[in-house]
Amino acid sequence: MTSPEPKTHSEGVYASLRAELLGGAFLPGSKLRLAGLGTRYGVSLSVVREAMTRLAGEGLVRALPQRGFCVTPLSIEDLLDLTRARVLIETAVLRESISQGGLEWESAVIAAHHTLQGTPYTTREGHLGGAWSEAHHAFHRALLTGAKSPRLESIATELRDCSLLYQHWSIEIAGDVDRDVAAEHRHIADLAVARDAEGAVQALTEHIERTTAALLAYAESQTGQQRAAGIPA
Amino acid sequence: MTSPEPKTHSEGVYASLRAELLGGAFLPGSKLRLAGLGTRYGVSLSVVREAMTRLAGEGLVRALPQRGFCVTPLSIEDLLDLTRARVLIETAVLRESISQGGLEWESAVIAAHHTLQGTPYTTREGHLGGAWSEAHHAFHRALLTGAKSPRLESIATELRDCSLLYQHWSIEIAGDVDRDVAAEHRHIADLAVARDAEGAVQALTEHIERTTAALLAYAESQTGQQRAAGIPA
DNA sequence: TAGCAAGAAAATATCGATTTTATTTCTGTT
DNA sequence: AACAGAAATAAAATCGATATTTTCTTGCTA
Repeated sequence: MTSPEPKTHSEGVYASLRAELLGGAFLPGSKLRLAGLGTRYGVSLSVVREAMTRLAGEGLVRALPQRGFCVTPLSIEDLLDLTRARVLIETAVLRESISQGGLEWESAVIAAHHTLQGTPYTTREGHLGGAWSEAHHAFHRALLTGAKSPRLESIATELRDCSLLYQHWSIEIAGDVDRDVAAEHRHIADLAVARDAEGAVQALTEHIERTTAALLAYAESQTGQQRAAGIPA
Repeated sequence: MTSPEPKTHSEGVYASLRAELLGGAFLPGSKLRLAGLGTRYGVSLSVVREAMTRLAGEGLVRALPQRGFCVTPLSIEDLLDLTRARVLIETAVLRESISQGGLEWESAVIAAHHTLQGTPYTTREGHLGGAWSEAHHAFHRALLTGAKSPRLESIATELRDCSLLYQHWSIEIAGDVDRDVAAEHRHIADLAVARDAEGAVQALTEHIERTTAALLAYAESQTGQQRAAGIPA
């Protein structure tokens, strides 16, 4: 369900690029050539440039003065910082949600969880399904809507999107297998709806940190084989 | 102390526009004409447009598809949300800072506070001094550096910058007078360095909320006279 | 062969102009 | 006089081209 027709060309290219980035279509750290993307989307450089500038503001790409743009490079240091920020902020907002969310919030959480539960985790090829990704995103977002704070929600969402850059490679590459992710989600949803703030926060924290741990384990095992595009030291 | 010479034209215009916005040079909600700014800075539209796009990402201006950009309009609703987000995040980061900051952090806080203390609050005309503004910013930033988290710091800073849009009008117009702001800062600094997390968080919370309260009181007194441009008369 | 320098090629940043969209002004009608 | 619609104006979005800067290539020197 994409927006019907983006008012402006720039908006469309921005949305497409964003989806590609979050879908892991580009290697982290790789250079994004404006001219190439321009012809690819059938638009002028200005349009691509504007989209890039927006993406840079969100931290999904990086602007290198006089040298264009590249996909935000991954690093263990940043992964740890990002995880820490996410845990701090998402748990704080979840607490707010649990204490201030009403019946509509409970319903939204249960609905989002049900949708997530019914969406296949991976496609037959073992790749991350786009539908699941969307449902996952919606579930985590629903958890935070009880706080009724647009600012906090969007900050949390932005951080989550950044970590999606990592998670994609984690799941595709590290094969983060021995986890029952569905159970984790159910646990979080149950505790949240039951208004068990401490329990829910604990569960969410573990949920977030588990993915980080899996990726770290993978990075550890790869020491020495790192390339510029990947998990550089 | 501005950066010597921005590599790119865009960077320079961005920085200038940003400073003007935070200095309250434009009325909130007012339209920003690209052509006008272009000739004003002696650059092409593309350059202004890129700067605007960046500022929109930070929330200082708003992009209206097919209608250009305007200074982010002020609203009581958003002020309350912003304040809430700031309190939640800044206090959480301050806690981290206090628990993890080392001696360098303590020193930085003390130094920043000393600088702030020695900088005049307002100019002779009663306007907010640019130097004080800078020192104030540096002080609050120093408080958070102990957490050693670039992401959290930049999120907190971004939120503070947004609220600067409000604070400017609060101080200039509402004449937020019967406060001993210097004492508030000293109190926060003392408690932070003394590692009294709860006390420091409490003091910081009151510090943030006091400005909001002053602006709200002003807005209240103006009920009925608000126009589309925002709170200011 | 390694290192460096000059030139060639490619890519970016910026510009000026065109196209498209929004806004205002002007008309004719009720 | 108030309103709806149409032309005129103004503004934004996009384009294609130019000027700079970076990057790559090549050839020379030690």
